[in-house]
Amino acid sequence: MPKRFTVTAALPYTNGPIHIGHLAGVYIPADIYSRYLRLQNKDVAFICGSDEHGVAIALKAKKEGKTPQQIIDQYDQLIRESFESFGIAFDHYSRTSRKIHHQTAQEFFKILYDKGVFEEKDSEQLYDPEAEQFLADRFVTGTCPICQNPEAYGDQCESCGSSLSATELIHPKSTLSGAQPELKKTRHWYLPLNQYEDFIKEWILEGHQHDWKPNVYGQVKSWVSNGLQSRAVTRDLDWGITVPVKNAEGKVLYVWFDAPIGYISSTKEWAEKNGKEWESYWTDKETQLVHFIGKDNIVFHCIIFPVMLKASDRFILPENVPANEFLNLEGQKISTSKNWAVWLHEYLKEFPDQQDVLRYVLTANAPETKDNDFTWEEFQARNNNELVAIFGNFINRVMVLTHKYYDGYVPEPGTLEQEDLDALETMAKLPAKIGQTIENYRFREASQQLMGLARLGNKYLADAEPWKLIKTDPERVKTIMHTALQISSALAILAEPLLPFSSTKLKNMLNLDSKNTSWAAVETQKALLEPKHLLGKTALLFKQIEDDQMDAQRKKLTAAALENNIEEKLFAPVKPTTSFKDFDALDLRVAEIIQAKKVRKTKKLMELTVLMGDEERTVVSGIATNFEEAELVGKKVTLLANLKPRSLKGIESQGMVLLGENQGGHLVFVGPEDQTTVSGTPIK
RNA sequence: CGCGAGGUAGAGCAGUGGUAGCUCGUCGGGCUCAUAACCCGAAGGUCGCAGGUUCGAGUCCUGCCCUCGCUACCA
Repeated sequence: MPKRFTVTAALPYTNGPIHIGHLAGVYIPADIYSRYLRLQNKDVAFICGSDEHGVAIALKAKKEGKTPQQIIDQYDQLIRESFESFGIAFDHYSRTSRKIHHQTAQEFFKILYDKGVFEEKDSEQLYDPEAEQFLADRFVTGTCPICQNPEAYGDQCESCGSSLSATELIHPKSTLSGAQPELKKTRHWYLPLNQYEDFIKEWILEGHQHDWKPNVYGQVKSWVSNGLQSRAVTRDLDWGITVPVKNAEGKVLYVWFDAPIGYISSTKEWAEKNGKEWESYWTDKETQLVHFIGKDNIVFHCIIFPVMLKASDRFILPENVPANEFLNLEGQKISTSKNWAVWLHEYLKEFPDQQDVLRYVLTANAPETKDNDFTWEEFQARNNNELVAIFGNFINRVMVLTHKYYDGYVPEPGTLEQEDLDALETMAKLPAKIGQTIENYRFREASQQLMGLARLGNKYLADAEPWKLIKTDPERVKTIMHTALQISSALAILAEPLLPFSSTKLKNMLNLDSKNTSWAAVETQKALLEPKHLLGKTALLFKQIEDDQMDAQRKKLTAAALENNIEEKLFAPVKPTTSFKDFDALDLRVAEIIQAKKVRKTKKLMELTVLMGDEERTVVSGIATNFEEAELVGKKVTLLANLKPRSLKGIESQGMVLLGENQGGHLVFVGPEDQTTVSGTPIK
């Protein structure tokens, strides 16, 4: 076992609140892991903080007419408070906007800079002459060169799905000022990942083939086999950490360069406050570093950050990066922008004192091996059928019986029979089993093992039937209740990492001596509760969740998403005046769809065969997410007939079907009102 | 033929060559200490599809299909 542990959880980005996806993917598993280690009396630093730089925050601030500082202050506070009341027990939660982080990140950059690690390269990038700044690809919109969508982004066209480069756009426009961007030379520092391919291969592909999760390992393998590229670690932006070298005015560290360093600066801050030495947590070989992240972060935590650490020649590398997959919500992807999410701060208000329910549901259904779905139906079922019916009910039975028979005092046991011994033995083996599971990052399984103990308790009571024996053999009942109380105590202790609030509640109910609450106590102590020990008052550990609560949640979800949709999109402004000649150049015709087939291996493309007069044409159109094959056949549509043919996915598209797009992103055909219009009819 | 992960009972998952398992749900029975909770039993799967290797395949190989990610918001 390593001497100490540095556990990090992905730094939340302060442009929105925390939702259940973040919790299930990162914060709950990280918290379980750290709590478990602390119960083992390990030296643990559980580190996190707000990630507050980057383009997205700058953009959001501009949109809302605020300063970036206002945005990050607002969300940092919200996130900080909701983590706190949800019981994510960070040892330290910092912010990347703090001085200590700016210093640490700059030092880090300097170390690599002085070692000559970086490549310096000039490149031409789009520049907004009005806003006087360089534009990230996302800040540029224009007409897609492939599908002619006038609102394609600089990095991707959402209409046809093609990935683009901002310089390819026709009529590019800066989203900051509306000005037409120009190309301008700029100099940046690049991290030459390609020089570290062998390092990554040896370290991960050979060294961690069996102990890292397949999804993480596979992802890394995929990146490496595609060949690693140099990556710019600086940006032209006015929001971030200034690049600490000469000739770098107006440049900041790329947010992905500075963010992981936030783990280090947060550790420093924590160490300073607690009179500790931070270095050992990041440089000592006997420290085990573990990063908890979501799958989108794999490349940064398995390749880029490790390369930075390695290049510094100073820091240790992560022992494991147990990244989770994604959680969906009621069958759809969680989306901040579409407001399709369960927000933590709202949950905490609407389900007061029920943090553990969400913790349990998100753990039991965690996306450990593949994407999973969160539904309110399951939330309710797991609460009512598992937490209430199995765990809570067992405790309640034991408490009620003990108070009834012995006025709340733990009875003196007689001779233990085989069934008692069996139950106690199973119980004593559980800490090691759960521990093993947690150490292997299998939190889902750990939650089931814990529930297994409560299940065992119920069965033990059902088999022993103390409520019957109390009339015939009261001495035997004492032994039974004593045993059941030991199981209850074990539950209180072992529940701590997974259900910390309930664990505390239960310990208080049992009046459990804090000296007896370590992980090891369950395996070694004969009696966690001694005879004549007085229990506290009985209270319900969990409560039933009713149907109407769930209905309300579901309604809220759809309502919020709908409202968001209406507010979100405004129609694009009218384009510049054109001439009749230009319009006349377009040959629009009525055409009839006679066949429709989804293009294989694409999301949006549909291969249409249309009839224009007696001419048959093939048209590839990005409408597959909106329409089924069957409903298209027989439809009369408007076809732009003289558009230059273009090959999409190997199919030549001979024209373009005209569609209107409404606010919700739904497509509607623009065709002749009279569906009997003869196909081939020209439109003027 | 871009790469990676996943596709096992109604739902969520385990199972890397030797008679298909766990939890929840469903159905039937029992019990009454307990938040109509608990306990027992049963039904329910041609392990995405098609081939192949093997005495034997969910498990190995080949091809294909579906979902998700790698690609905005985002874990």
